[in-house]
Amino acid sequence: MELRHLRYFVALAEELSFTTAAQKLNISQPPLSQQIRDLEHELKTELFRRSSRQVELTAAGHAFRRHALAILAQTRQAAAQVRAIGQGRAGIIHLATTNSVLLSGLSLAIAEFQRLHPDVEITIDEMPPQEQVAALKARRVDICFLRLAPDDRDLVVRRVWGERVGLAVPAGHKLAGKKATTILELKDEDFVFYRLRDSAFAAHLQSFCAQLGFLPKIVQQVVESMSIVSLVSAGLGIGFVPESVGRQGLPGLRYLRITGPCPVADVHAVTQEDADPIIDQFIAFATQARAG
Amino acid sequence: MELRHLRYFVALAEELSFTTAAQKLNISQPPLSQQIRDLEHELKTELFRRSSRQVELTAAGHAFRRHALAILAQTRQAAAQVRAIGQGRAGIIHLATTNSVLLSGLSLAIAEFQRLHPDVEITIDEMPPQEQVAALKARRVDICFLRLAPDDRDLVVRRVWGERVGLAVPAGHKLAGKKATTILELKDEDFVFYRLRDSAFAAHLQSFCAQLGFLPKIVQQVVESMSIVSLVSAGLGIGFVPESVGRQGLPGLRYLRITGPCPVADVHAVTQEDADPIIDQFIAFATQARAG
DNA sequence: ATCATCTATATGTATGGCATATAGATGAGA
DNA sequence: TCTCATCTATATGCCATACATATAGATGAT
Repeated sequence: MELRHLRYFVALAEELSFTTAAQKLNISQPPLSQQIRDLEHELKTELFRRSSRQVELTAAGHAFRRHALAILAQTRQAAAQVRAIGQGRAGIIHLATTNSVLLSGLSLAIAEFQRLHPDVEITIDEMPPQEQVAALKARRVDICFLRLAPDDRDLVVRRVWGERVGLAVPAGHKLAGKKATTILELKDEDFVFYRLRDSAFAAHLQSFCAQLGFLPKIVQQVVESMSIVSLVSAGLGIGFVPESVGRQGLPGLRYLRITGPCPVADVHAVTQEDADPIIDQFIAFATQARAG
Repeated sequence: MELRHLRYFVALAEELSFTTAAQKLNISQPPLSQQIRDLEHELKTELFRRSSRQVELTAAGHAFRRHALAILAQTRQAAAQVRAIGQGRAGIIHLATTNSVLLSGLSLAIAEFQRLHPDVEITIDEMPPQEQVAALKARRVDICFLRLAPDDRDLVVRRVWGERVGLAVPAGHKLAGKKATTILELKDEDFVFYRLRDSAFAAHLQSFCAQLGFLPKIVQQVVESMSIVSLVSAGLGIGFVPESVGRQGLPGLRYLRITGPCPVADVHAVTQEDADPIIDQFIAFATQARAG
């Protein structure tokens, strides 16, 4: 049995005439008779009572009609859904990211995307950058959003948006009154830092300072950006943070721009090479959403 | 798209290998690749990620797999149900009959048949014989069970079982003490009769008496057998009834067999010529159920 | 580096679905 | 009642396409 048989059967069941049903199907009448005969033969059951004057469904035909309609409807639905997924209009996105990237605009992009594409489900897993890459390679997630991208030939890295790095200082700090500062002014400060063991971004910040001639004095290492601002506001030291994080405005916290040489905190999307269309769709959207 | 594509797709989705899936499908590998390619082309969507080492489902593929399995399952189910209907193992029987035929064994046959064929639904419409035939011709019912069959070339009449006619008399009647009587002894009695206007059976009884040389004196005409026994037990007269009805044993009622010439009350099943298999199935069952 | 193994492509073949032509059946109308 | 119109079934030939065979290309294993 093939879907052709069902299509022909349904047409005939609607028209109750081989001639007109065949016309509707854009075939001639004999092959329609043939196919219906084959179908009945396979089912070992008459589906139509026919004379040269009248065609009508048997009881078995009535039952089969219901099934056939359901099957054809489901095939249409299946095709539509698959096409939607193929075009990135539907699907599931498992994304992994960090708190700080969410804060710096990803949350907004996700919300906007879901409003435009209600058939797309998005799950968010917050996890440290290294775990993100591991989860990506194990295909537990589809996209990572990272500050600094891993160097892996199997993965595709796309810069999604750029962001300046600024400085978080406690309210009582000597720099607290200023609007901006330079990196070199900070060479004797105590720093709350991203944990060097986990974070490529931390290493990036450190090496940036090193290129300018000093090694920041790190008094505390944490994982999350919010932990940095929390500790800074408590007075433990100062900290590099992405602009969007520093602007959050916790009580007891001041944010300073950095003038002159300044590390960047670009956000990158990382995916497998063979990502589904919906994934690329989302990345493209996130990129332009923040730009616009 | 054809069911072939779905079958091939499902096999490949299970095996995740073109080679082994093709073996399972009893085709060679190239046509499998071809058909999958065609399917993907029609859906405008990749369903599998493939290398020469690895085949895996895409997100769209996963979605399509669920649909494909459902569609194929429903196809099997549709075929099974239609075959069941075709073989008379399932379906709906709308039957029309009279109270007296139900009493004379049809109820038992129906109950037994439904126990053997739980997938068969049976509806019973009690109505006068003439209406039965009209309903049958209008296809509102599938079978009529009648005492005396209509003479209609378009209808199929089958004798289902035979039954003697006996005599119902009131308890106080002069015949009440006897076990049996002959027709000719009744020529001066008052009769409660089936309504001649409706009932071919009534006409049959009347003409039977006429052949023996008398016309029964009819004091009352009713439609239902139970009405006859009710009126007889009330003392209005005596009445011809099928044996199964007379044997019911109402208070104030006696049943007498008729010796010598005796009208018969055969029960016939009447159907359209093109009745569904389940109908013939049921008639055959009813015939032999009462015989055995 | 070679081989084994898997999928993709190329090409020929044959099954079967389709069209054309026609027979057979049946109801309508003269 | 006969003829005609109309519908389905059958017969026959053609062609599309699903399949097999052969082979190329790719990739991981030894």
